[in-house]
Amino acid sequence: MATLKDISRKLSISVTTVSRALNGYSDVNEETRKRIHQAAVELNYRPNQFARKLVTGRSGLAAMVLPDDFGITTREIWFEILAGLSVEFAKHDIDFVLKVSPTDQIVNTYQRLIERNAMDGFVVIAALPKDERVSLLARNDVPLVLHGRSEQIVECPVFDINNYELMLQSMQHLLELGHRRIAFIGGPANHGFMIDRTRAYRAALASGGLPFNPDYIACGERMTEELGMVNSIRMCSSGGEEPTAFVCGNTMIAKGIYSAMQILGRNIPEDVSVVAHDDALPEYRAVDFRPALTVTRAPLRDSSRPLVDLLVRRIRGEPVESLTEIQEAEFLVRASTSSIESKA
Amino acid sequence: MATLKDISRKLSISVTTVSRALNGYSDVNEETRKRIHQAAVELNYRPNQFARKLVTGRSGLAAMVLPDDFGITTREIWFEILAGLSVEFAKHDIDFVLKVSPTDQIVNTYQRLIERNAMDGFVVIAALPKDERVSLLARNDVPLVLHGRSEQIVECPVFDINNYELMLQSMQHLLELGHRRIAFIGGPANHGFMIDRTRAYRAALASGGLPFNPDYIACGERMTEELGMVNSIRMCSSGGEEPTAFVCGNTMIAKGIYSAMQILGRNIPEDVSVVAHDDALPEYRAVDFRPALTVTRAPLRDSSRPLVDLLVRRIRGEPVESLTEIQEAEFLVRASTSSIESKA
DNA sequence: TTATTAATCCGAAACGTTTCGGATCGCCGA
DNA sequence: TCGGCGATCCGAAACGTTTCGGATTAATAA
Repeated sequence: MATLKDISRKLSISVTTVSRALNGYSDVNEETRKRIHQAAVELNYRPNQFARKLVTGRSGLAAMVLPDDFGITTREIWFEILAGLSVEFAKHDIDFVLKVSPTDQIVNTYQRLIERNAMDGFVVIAALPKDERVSLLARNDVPLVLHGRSEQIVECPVFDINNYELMLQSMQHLLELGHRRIAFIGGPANHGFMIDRTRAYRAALASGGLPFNPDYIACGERMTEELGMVNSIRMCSSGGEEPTAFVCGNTMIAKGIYSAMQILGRNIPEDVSVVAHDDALPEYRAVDFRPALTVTRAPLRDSSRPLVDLLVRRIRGEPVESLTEIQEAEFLVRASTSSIESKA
Repeated sequence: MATLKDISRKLSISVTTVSRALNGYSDVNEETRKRIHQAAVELNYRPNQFARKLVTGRSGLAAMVLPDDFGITTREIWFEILAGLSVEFAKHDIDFVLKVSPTDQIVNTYQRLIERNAMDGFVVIAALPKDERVSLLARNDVPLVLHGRSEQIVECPVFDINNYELMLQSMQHLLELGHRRIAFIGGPANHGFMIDRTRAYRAALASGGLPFNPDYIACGERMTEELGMVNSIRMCSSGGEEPTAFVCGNTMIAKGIYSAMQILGRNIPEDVSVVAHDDALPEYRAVDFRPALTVTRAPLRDSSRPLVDLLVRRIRGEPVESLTEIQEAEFLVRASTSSIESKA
């Protein structure tokens, strides 16, 4: 592997000048710059990243650690996130390293990575209220960006969608349509986004003068079709007061509800209205639902850019206070919701 | 960040000895080693990877570049591969970096990565007969491991499953059961594994004294349920001689055929037999098919270890000739295949 | 007593960059 | 003639390790 010194020797020019020529400094003659470039090509010169990193300080590496059982979500979704991050990091000349770890070893994995001290920063997805990963990184003063707000008082950049607001929107929509028995089928109860959505759900009920009925809310570790199917069937066959509308944590849950309603012989939206939050995965396109699904929409892909930007700015040393970004969801009314009157 | 020099100063011990103590060399007194370790802890010392890498040469980084449209396969499968690789590389203390690139920019992305010279090696999946990525890497003398044999005469380690043999097994099984009109619904025609399987398909037909009927073979860029469904329906409603058995490139295709047969009112295995190759993705478990699916089986997860091992050995400088590994598939007869007699 | 050896330790070079602080030289205006 | 300036170039230090080739000391063997 050719080095600066090789070029320097070959041309009888100092290493300094070679370096400066190759890095485009202005204090080198155009003629010599040409010769240097030519020699660089001839010798197949490639700068040694590590020598460079040694003097400039940063590694140009950022990482994400994820559980080998996929945690709260599916392979597709993880892949969507990974792909987005990789692309965005590349724009900043940062290599994105992926660590997959047994779920019960996650914290150890972080620990080792921190010790090895080779990453400029981390992105942490799906914050828990008290997140051990976050406190570990923060304690060691390693830059991280958090997807999802955490209750911890921790100094780190945060990106999130406005979970409270989007739930409020869905609820207000349903309330305005006259629904009074609205169920919520969400995700894992301990996660930040579920806490926010549940708060908004209850606040909306209260503002509509409606009681909170614990039978109308369902949580589950995995936000899958099955979750939607099982719980909506349960709620609709309890014999008592059945919900006239469902709010779903994502479109897969909604898909499960669609299947359930078909089995039960209920029509959407005549008998039940369905609203969901839409992460905009190509596999579950809300517009392709029959009837097309009313959603709050915040594409997962759109979160990569802000996440990476925030982390990069943190790494560059910007004050953390300025590094919070909350994205609003779109609200798209389609055919899966209708006025309660149409039922009467 | 504390350095060796800091510890050295604090203890009035040379940098050399500090380094050797921390790295477990035997020529340092137990007592001083203790003091050094203690000081290291107190100062929160972490070795600088880049300084280390600078002198030892290698980066401890390996990469994979994949197309943002997922190429021949799905998000789940890519994730499965990624996760496996990440875990296996970690065992060798190598960080796995993921690059996602627009499909038409793949070669450029490789080019840039090679120039940057920061990766110890690459893993290249789904080899084409003439693969530009492979020749580019090989030309630049960058270690790579190939998944799937390539027709190129290129000096690089290769891991593959024995595609020829597994197709032969499926075919022999069907021939022994008396099938004479056997269709093959596979994947992208230009890929190495399809070429091998097609060769075996034709060889098996020939050995059974059967003609090759081009109507009985279907290729497709994406090996999805849809591919299986569309093609099996087409083949079974051409009016002429319908196939009595299908060999599928993977279990998703088989799933599509199952649906198609249901639609057409055909029974498996009474009317048609189905065999597939099974990559053993948790989402499409062949044992859960009704009837359970007869397969050749070679779990995708099992390919990570050999791939990584081969690459690591290549990086270490082992001669390439010794670095080829061909894995045989299991053959599991289940309920989706039966003798042609039972039909008569 | 002297040579040998084992146990410890260390100086200095090397890895390949970047960068600070000049040095050199020709030319121009005064 | 001279100070100054712009255009070019360069020496040397620094980044934080690892490692080669000894040096020192005390104990042991001859």
